[in-house]
Amino acid sequence: MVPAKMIALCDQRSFYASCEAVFRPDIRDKPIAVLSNNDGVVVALNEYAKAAGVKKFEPYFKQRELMERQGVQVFSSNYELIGEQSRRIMETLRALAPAEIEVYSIDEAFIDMTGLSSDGIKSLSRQLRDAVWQHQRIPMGVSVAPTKTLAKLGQYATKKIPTINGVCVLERPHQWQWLAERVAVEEVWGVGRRLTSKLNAIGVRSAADLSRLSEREAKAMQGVTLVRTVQELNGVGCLDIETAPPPKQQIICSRSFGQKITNLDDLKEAVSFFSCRAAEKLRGQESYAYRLSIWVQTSRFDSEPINAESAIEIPGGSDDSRRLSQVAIDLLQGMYYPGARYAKAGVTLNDLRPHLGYQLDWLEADSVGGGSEVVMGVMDRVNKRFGRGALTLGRQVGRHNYAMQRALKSPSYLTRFTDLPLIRMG
DNA sequence: TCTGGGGTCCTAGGACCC
DNA sequence: TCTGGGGTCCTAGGACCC
Repeated sequence: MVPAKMIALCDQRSFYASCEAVFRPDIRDKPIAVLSNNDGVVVALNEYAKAAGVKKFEPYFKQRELMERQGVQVFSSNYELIGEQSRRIMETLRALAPAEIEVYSIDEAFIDMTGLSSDGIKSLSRQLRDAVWQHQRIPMGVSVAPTKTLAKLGQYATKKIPTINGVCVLERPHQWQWLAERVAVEEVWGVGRRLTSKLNAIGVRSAADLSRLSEREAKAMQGVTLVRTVQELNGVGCLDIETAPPPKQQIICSRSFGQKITNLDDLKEAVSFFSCRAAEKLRGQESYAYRLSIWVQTSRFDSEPINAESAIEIPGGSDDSRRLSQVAIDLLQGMYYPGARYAKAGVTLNDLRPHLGYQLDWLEADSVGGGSEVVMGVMDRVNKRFGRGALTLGRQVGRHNYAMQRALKSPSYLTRFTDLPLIRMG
């Protein structure tokens, strides 16, 4: 008997690294590592690179020598490439899925398989895996279980047990319990480093141990989130498929700079860019922000790091890039220390309220309205059609000293005519 | 003069994810 | 030269008020 609910998780293997191998068949059997923004830390590794001893989330400069010695192929983050690969993979999944899918992250999607027979689930899972390989040449694991957390657990099996060929279906309690006994608690979705050490201290070492934790203990240790995790490990669903993700309660845009910034103009340019990106996301979910905060910081490894933050109300709310950018720049004026070497800045939008049912503030002439919707609508459409950044505020035109370093970026094979891969015949 | 419970709002920091 | 990601949510605890 198949459980009442069955949720599939499709997870692209070593996604960033796999993407780099698609157009480079010559490196498919070599170690590959992909770096974060500004080539700061390693964020993705294929199996060969893991075997060579490269560590995820460790700084690149500390591992560079090891990587060179081991012949690791290193790449900067290529968002143009992986973003397009991701979009195409999700299209492939959508075409085969029985219902609308939940795109959970750039390389993961949940698919509701409720109602299918046991054989139906298995054959669809294999079909999804094969289609993504055939269309996009990205290896993918598919795990299916009654809850999202168990589906996540199933991914562990698709990675570690070669004989199941990347497909794991957990239908019965004894199946997920067998797996849970063999998976360390830190592998469980929602259990991070801090929680792991707390759990280990009371003798909880495996996912199965965690599933036996009482509600009271779970609540005391990590609040409602851990209670949910424990229930989900026992096959009781607490997290539904979200085909239309709920609007965000907070929107952040921040970046580390490609080089240290020491003058106010460059900082303004960066902060203006961050506010506009945040405003774009805000319009994407059809909300207004009633509060904006910005922060600027020097390197946290400095002997006396600076970390300044400041927030302000937006009377009447706004989703207008021009207004939010101006507010952010005004805030920045009072926070800037001449002589500091700024390494990073960010903008956060808070107190977000949906367009529908908002309270119009008739005392605030420049809040919502006044042609703002029209201008922002044009801006968004132009940028959608011609690419992000095609139409920006004058404020953002400058030296771009904050732009990130991507010294080892591969070509944008899928999104630029000049970068199309060439195949030489004969 | 000092003490108390209980509610709301806000924020900094913790913790997690990819 | 000198390097160190980005984004979201939750909650404990403080401030304030009745």
